[in-house]
Amino acid sequence: MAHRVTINDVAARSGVAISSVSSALNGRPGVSEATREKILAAAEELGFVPSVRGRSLAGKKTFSVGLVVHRDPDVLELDPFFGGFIGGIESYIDERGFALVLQTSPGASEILERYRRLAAGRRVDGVFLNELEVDDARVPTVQDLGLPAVGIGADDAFPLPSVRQDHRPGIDALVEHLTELGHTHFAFVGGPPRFVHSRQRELAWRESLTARGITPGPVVDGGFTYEGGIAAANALLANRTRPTAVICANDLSAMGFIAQAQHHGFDVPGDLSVAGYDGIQLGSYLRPTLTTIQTSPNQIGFEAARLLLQAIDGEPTVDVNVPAAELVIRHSTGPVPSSN
Amino acid sequence: MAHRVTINDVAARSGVAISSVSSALNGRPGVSEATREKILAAAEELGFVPSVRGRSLAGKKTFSVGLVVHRDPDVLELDPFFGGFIGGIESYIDERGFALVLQTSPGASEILERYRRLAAGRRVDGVFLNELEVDDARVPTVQDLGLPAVGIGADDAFPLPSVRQDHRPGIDALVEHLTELGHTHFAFVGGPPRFVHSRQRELAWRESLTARGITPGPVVDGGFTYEGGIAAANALLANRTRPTAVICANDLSAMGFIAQAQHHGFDVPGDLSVAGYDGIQLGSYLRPTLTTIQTSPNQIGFEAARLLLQAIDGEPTVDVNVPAAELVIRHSTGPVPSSN
DNA sequence: GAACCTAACCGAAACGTTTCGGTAAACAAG
DNA sequence: CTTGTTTACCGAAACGTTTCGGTTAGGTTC
Repeated sequence: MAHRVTINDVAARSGVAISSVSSALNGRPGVSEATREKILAAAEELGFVPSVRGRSLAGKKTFSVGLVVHRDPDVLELDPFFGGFIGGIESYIDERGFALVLQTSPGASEILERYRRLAAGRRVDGVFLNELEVDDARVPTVQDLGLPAVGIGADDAFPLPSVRQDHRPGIDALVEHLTELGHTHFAFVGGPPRFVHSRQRELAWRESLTARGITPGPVVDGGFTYEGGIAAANALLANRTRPTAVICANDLSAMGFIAQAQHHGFDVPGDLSVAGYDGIQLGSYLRPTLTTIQTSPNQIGFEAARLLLQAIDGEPTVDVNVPAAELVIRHSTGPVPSSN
Repeated sequence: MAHRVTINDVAARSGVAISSVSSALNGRPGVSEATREKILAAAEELGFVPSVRGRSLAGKKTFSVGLVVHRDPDVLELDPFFGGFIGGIESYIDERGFALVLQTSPGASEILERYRRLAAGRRVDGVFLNELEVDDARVPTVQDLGLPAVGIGADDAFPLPSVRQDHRPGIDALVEHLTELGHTHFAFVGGPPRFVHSRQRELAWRESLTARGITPGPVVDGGFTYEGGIAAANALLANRTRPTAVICANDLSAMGFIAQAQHHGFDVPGDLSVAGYDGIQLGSYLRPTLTTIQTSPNQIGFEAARLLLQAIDGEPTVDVNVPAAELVIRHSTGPVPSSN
């Protein structure tokens, strides 16, 4: 295997000191235009690529950022968020020479330990905090460690830089859509209440209804899963005074809900309108196709990466709001059934 | 921010040289049991965590491995393979202090460049080569670079260490299942032929049929996508001599196929049996639930990681075959329709 | 008790960068 | 011509480990 070309080789080749090579390559002042070009030429000829190892030791940076995804059984398989999110992160950090270090955590209990380990060995320069929980334990942890971090979808009082996508306009538009179709009996299939975004979505639903003078109906936890959607359908459709419009906190639970509703003999949207949240591609493949609220994981990832790199560089950051999630009307919602 | 505790602090605290600390912590000989314990205690008290930066420079290793996933629009979102695969990788490398560096590549053309970059800065110690293509350009690339690599699902003649999961038993069982149901007209919805696994699955289908004296029917490219499955259904069901049993190279195209078949008024499995390949969780949520062949991405990831770390350590490797993918009979396959 | 061996431990170099203080040269100001 | 200032460049330290040759102390052997 060919000897790796180092900064010394470039220095020797261009007849200058390595410090000058470093300055030239990093666009720092203190080197004349003539020698800069000479150095760049030498580096080019030798095919010099700076060693991430060397520069991370010297520069106190690892040039990588971390993301911990808690993998219950198959989050990565079924959670559509991560794909786009990771893609968005990549598209920003790549050009800046950063890499994404991904860790999976088997259970909620290990997740803190994962962050600790990433931070302790200074394996990453910063981390993303996704799926924030209420009073999330990761926040004090990264603060203690002095590890730059960016929160995703945080509440207003969040103490770290964060990226948000407003859910209220989408949910409000959805509620408006449904009320225009005549619906007055609304239910909500939420996510686990420990998650901030579970609460946010439910709150938006509640506020949107009360603002229209409609009393919010029952709320059940669908756990963001298909099975949770099934259970929610069982719970909500047993009563005689069942809702005619059901809004689910994510698409997956909406899918389970619809399937189970159909299993019980209900027609969607004939007897019952159901909507999801996320906008996963699969929603357009279902029968009926899924009315949902389209989020922008890609954009969120991009902005989060931008913020995180700013924070790492010690620059001040200002929280960003990506354009609000938008309502996508498809065929799982329709007119309220005539009360017969 | 508290001063980072280094190996020097541990050495000072336990009154020995840093070299002894290094030896003690890495379980190397040359240090008595007594001092080893003293050192371990000191390290524990100080909360010492070796800096990945330092050790990677000195040890000529970065303690990370790379995976490039080509992200067309939303591979990560819809391709169920990666979730389990990444999980499997993690569960092995984590304990060994390795991390996974994930890169996404917008298009097929950039993917080589991505591997080059990972290798050039020696950002990773080795890479996984997934979704192998026929005459894959990555193979000579990593060989030139001297970068350890492990192939996933390679053909027999593959020149690098590799992990395989035999598809033949599953496909053969599926064909047997269908022939027992009376089917004799088989079609295949394949993947892009440039992928090794596309060819493998089609070949297995072909061999299984001919072994039973059945002439393989038409083959169309479903591109591993939902839309491809739709197109395949349009192509295969237009003819009057349509197949009664369709095997798709993955679940997603099978889903598209079924949806479109239903759209054309066919009952699945009444008029037509359709099976997929992969075993994604979603398959059990469909109506009808999807007969498929269950693969083990998690196990493949685990074994691939094991092999890769062996290769990185310069140990000899022996290719591994994880247990073959297994047939899962659900409700998208049924008796051949009585020829009326 | 001299000669030898071995285990335990130490010191310093090495890895490939960045950074910083310093020096020499060129130039301007007086 | 002296003094001061700037610019270009150099040399060496620093980052936190691993590794390796060397030294010491303790124990064997004869």
